[in-house]
Amino acid sequence: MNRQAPTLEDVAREAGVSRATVSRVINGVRNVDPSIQDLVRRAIERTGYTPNRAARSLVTRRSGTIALVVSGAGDATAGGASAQDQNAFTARVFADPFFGRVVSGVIGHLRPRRMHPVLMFAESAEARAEVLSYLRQGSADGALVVSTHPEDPLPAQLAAEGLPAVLFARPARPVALSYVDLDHRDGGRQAADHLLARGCRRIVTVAGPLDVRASQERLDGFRDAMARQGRPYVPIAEGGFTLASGMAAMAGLLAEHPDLDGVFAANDLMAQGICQVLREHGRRIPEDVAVVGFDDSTIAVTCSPQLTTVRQPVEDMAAEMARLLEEHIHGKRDEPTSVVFDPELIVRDSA
Amino acid sequence: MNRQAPTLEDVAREAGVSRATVSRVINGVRNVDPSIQDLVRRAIERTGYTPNRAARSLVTRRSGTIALVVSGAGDATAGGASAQDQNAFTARVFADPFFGRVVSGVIGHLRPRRMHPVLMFAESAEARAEVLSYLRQGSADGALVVSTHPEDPLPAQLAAEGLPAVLFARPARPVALSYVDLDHRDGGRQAADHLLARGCRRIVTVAGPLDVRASQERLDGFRDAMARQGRPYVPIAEGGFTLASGMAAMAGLLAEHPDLDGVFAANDLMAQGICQVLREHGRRIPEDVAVVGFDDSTIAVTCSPQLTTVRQPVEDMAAEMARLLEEHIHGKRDEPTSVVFDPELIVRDSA
DNA sequence: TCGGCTGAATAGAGCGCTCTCCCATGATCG
DNA sequence: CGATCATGGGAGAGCGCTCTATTCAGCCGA
Repeated sequence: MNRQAPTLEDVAREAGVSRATVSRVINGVRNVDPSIQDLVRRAIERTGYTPNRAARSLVTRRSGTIALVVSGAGDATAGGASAQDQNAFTARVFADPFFGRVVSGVIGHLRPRRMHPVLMFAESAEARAEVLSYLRQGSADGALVVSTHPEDPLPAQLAAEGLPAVLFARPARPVALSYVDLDHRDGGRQAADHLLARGCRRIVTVAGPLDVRASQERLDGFRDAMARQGRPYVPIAEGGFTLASGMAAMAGLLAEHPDLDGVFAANDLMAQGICQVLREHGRRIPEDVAVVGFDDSTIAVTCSPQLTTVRQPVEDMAAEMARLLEEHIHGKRDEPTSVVFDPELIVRDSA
Repeated sequence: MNRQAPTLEDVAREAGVSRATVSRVINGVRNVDPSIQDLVRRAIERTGYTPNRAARSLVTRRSGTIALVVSGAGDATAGGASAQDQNAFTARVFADPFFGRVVSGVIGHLRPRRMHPVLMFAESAEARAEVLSYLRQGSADGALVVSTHPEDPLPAQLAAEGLPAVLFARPARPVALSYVDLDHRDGGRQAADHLLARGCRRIVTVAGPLDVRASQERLDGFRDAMARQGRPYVPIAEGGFTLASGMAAMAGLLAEHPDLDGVFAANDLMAQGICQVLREHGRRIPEDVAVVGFDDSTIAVTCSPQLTTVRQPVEDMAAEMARLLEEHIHGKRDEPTSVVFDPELIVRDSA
């Protein structure tokens, strides 16, 4: 921006009308004579005018920006997060295709509205304070929060300050914020039913971190369904939703139960690791061992064999988050609400 | 924000000083009597004041936001990008750990400066126009651009409008913008030297898309080094930087050259695919075949065996981009410049 | 013919900040 | 001891926009 950018005033002068009229044409409010509209539009064209967002925000009290926050539970300790902590956190977040799908869904909803997401990582107390301050300043109109830890204090802080926010997944302890979620129990059930229907008899499961509610519910749903079909006991290993943890868990299960013929993994990333370990041990998939994943992330199809998995419609869920947030921001919705999506079993090659 | 947020005026009244003085304390400009500083700070505390970003931007002409743009070459055709296109593009971007590292490096630099990145995908002409308009509006002070395609018109458009921007990697055709890059040729050279020093004699390479300059240069450097050591001919297969393309390329090479004993892959993702294929064909790594990757992304260590790879210091490069952009924005630097980083061979288990 | 009405355009008051002047005070020095 | 000067604080003019209140035509009916 070398030369001064043209302002409303400039356009008004060029068109021979008042500032207010130009503003009305731009925002399409009230009646403006069509011939004058044309005049104004041509003047805008000629001057190359673009409205100044800051000036507009100042009066409308709306920024057209929302914060997309990935938060952890991070140190209450002072001293600030090191760059390494931040790098590690970021790497972990991006390692799972899940986050990319969230971004995609959010952008899909925001884009037609010409809104944009600001990416924020809130892995430390300091970073969390920055998120809060950012919203208070009015730099963003609200927050979409993906918590990676049940003890994450951010949701409660947002609620306490009355800042518009929507969560991905029901928080561990009740908070007066809207959220979208998945019926994880039903997903677990579907996985169990599929493995049993396939004829698997010695089924094991690699669960997610059990302090994460979603993991626990996937497991509960899975076990309930198994029990209902007369299989009260299922060997279980706890993983950390990472590839490496999936491999380790599988190696352990395989050592104790060499005759297993079916595995339910709490996410696709672990399922991928599981497949690798199984193959290293000479098991064919799905002939010797059937594997069902969870998420239907991109790796489900890039993985070999392609994963049979319980689909979590993350993009749709993320878009719904954005939609709810918009309602809260515009005051169309006061009370927190929740939207729960249904999982769907996608049958491919691994089971 | 139920109740009206307190303004500078409120704080000033509370502290019994003028608005200007409060502003001075907050921004730390000029000398303010320490006792008055204290007075003001306490008043800020009491009122819970947070400066309004829009109002500040309006006068400083700075938003404290920068656009982090991932752009493609996308359709010049009208009709708008479909949600599916956007989803696919986003998925592709997130599939490679590379992008996460860029984000991490950028945030690492911005965070201490209390600046924040707005994530934008510019995969279509329409989306590109939105990026331009966003910058013109002053919603962001500048752009960090990661182009995924040599024909991407965005850099030239940014340069033409005089909008501050810094690119990741030298653009295919000259553009008056600063960029950071890697000495890809030297990276290729290091890979060749390492494989030869290991004693490999039948070496092949899986290159990246050859219309991408970085791929071409990695390949050139690799071939030059091989030639210099008396090996003018190296079988080559072209991949697309994806896991699947790496697997396909390797399968092809293996069919034609079953006795190969060394592979240089143009990135780690393909190297991972290559390792999978090699193992499926009963080759031990590194005993039978040595594999060298490129990037040193997170998969280099999560992969099994851990990858020997040419490290590209993406986080540092991204931070440098942010630094350069800052200089351009603050007018500390007028002429475009370039910063080229040196790759480094990281020896692990695969070669 | 004229008051009352309606629809279209304008005037101008802010939104909450920053920053340039300007002034008061007290220290400094010839 | 009065002129000079640094020092710290205040007044107030905008930044570019939106939006309310207002004016001004033009038209209708009585």
